[in-house]
Amino acid sequence: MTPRSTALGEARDTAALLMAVTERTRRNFEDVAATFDLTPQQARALLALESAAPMRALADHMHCDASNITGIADRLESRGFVARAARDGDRRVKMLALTADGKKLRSALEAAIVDASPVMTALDSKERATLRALLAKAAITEGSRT
Amino acid sequence: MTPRSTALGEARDTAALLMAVTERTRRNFEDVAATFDLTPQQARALLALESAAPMRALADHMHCDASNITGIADRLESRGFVARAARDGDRRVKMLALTADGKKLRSALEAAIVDASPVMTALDSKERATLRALLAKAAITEGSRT
DNA sequence: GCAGTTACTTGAGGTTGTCAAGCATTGAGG
DNA sequence: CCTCAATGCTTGACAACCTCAAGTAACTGC
Repeated sequence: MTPRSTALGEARDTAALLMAVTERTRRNFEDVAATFDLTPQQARALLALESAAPMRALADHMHCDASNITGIADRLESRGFVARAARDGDRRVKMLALTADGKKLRSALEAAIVDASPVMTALDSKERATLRALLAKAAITEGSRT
Repeated sequence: MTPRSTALGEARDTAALLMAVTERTRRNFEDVAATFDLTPQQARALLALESAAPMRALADHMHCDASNITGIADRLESRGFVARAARDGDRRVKMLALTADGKKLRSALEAAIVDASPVMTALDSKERATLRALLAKAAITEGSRT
């Protein structure tokens, strides 16, 4: 709203814009998740479970305490989207895997998110390519484990 | 991780990348907020209060129920960062305004967020200008009130 | 002045987040 | 083999947020 010509203002404006788009993307995600009667975290978990994974891995991926995953898995399991299974060789580990219903839900969710993304609706193919290059550069830096 | 050459894959990859950067920005925000002993929502509220505003306006800005703001304001007020004040002409309205401490905190918070932003650290000035143009285009579309 | 709306608060109920403690299992060393 | 530390998951306590419904006070329109 108040762009400046100084270098400091430039940096601030870019950051503000990124925050705005981030907010929008986040809200878009929440809205789509709500459409499927999912909380954001439940949706995140579903998306992460494209292939089965130990609960520990999911906790790492979501950057939260393992005890948190117990509850999220409980709620998804009670609705039949996810199942706990043992893993051969280590009886401590519980693998989380999508059920048939869970897989269907996950695909629909993923598609809906892509469709509703502001970037998809506002930018053309060439612009997206440019954006992709910049985002990749910003995304790679340091924080890319998993 | 698995870029494709199809148009559909292209769209999906771009959306995934945007989600990744969004995640990163969000995490960055949470981490910085935690540095100041603030929850993400408390930090958001502080940033929104650059100038005093009625609680209702804050609720609209944060897209949440008004009752939610009561609690957030309570916690910020109990720590001396915010104060409730009456507004002339309408005794229903409570204006939220930053205290001196709150203003100091807000500036420090804002600066820290900009500094730590992945976009600031990974992209140079020219790249940021390109990014800004693309983000602006994505941000403007339809959802720009407030 | 009366009815309806608006601003804020309060309380109930659910999800998420942390931390500390507990249980079972695994793995490494003596 | 046995002990002991580390690991994976669960549970319980507690705080923050979130929504909805209900309540109070104050404004607005008629």
